[in-house]
Amino acid sequence: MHPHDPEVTAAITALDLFAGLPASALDEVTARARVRTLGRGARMFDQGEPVERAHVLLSGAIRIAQAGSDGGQVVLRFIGPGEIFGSVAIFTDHLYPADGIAMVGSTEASWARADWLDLIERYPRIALNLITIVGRRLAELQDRVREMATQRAERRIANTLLRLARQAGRATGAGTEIGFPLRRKDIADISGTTLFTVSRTLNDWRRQGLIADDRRALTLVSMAGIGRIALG
Amino acid sequence: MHPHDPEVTAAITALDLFAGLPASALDEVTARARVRTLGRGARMFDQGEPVERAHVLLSGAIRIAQAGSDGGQVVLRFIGPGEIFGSVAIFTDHLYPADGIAMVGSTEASWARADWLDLIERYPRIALNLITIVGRRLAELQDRVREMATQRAERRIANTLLRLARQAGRATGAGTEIGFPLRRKDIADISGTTLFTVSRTLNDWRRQGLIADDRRALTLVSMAGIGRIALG
DNA sequence: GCACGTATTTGCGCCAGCGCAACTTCCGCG
DNA sequence: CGCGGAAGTTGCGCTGGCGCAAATACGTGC
Repeated sequence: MHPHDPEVTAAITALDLFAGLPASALDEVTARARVRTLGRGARMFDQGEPVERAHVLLSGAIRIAQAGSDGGQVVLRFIGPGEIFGSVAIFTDHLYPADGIAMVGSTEASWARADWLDLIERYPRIALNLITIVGRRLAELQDRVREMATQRAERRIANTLLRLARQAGRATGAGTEIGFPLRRKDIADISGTTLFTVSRTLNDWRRQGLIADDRRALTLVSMAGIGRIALG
Repeated sequence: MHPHDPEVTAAITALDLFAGLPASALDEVTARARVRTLGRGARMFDQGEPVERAHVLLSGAIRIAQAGSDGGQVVLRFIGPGEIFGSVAIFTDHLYPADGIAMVGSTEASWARADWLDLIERYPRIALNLITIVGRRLAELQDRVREMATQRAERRIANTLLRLARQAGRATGAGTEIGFPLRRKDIADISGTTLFTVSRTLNDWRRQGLIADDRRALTLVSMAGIGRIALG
């Protein structure tokens, strides 16, 4: 893919990040983008590496996972199409705070740091959009911190699924399908529990008909039912 | 206190948020600020209330605490002098995500939403500073999420104290004193454990000479010792 | 179609740390 | 200086869910 493909141009133009920009600015943004496609399992960037580019996902899915100096690792977020990722550290300590790994074949657009700062300076609207996006993620993380401090594993898993459905849900005949290729381990790492507990919990829910799980996609059959568990 | 007090002007001028602004802009910022002082226990704002102003703390200490629809509550952050608070939601859902409560007598400056947006538009540097500040808090929350998912209570408490020391530490003869009037419950609510566990843990550490605790302030006698616990 | 590696399921044992209650200490206030 | 209420301490019992291991199911590449 190339920045000037009409598909790519359309995708970049539609991003929340560039909402409210004039067409001329969008042209410029598109012209400076680098577009590349990576296969399943490829690393977009590694934790600790200097941040040289700002990234946006055009298609596919990325797992953002942070490892501690001890072994422990957490999934901070899954990134779906249209979302920005690995770009905030440009303004702080200039190091990626986590690994970014393609969960399926994925296409990203990215901008070199200098281009990025230059674009923001000339179109401050981008900065405001960025504050909005980062502010939402901050609020989401605050919710997660509260959940992890006060709720039992089952409720955290329910809240996680609801969040994922909101972020990347697609309505199908059977219910709301989550558009990420999730393993039990992924769900555990983002809900702050173990894959064993996730496995047991999800099996219970499948038996109760709350979810369907054909191993290539997870479908929330009854959002209301899951929501009831999330509330206690 | 009044916006035009030289003390207040100096405090506002020194804020990270307004770093890099020309003197004329700082004058304008100061002129539009509202300054007020609240007593211990007073509420700066309540969770769920619409956000009408952007806030900065000039002196004192604020506890930012979020309550879930169930009973559970967490302290999201303590705010010290010079820090911005309760201002990000202006860009997202316009509702305070948490309560802001004065832990001691405190003075804040604030700006009406319209003034605030107008200032940012005319001085985009403020937006960049804000992204930096919010980005740092995002990284800090990510660390907390990882800790809560992977570490035992003792290590989380150690990490919490180190974070507080970094944020509001003051070197004294006896070590690093944390500049917040912390109760056991506060430490528990921010480390995601109970006040009982905090009490036991802190007593152990006091016996080992790692901390000193005269009930009006907590002093880390040996940051290195606490750091060793934080690392496992 | 087969074989191997990866993901998932399920059983069992165990303990960190939470919940609660009773008691003590301390601080602020009059 | 004394009183009342808030904060802190400590003991005890209990359990959610983590750790590990073994068996099984899946799916991917050859």
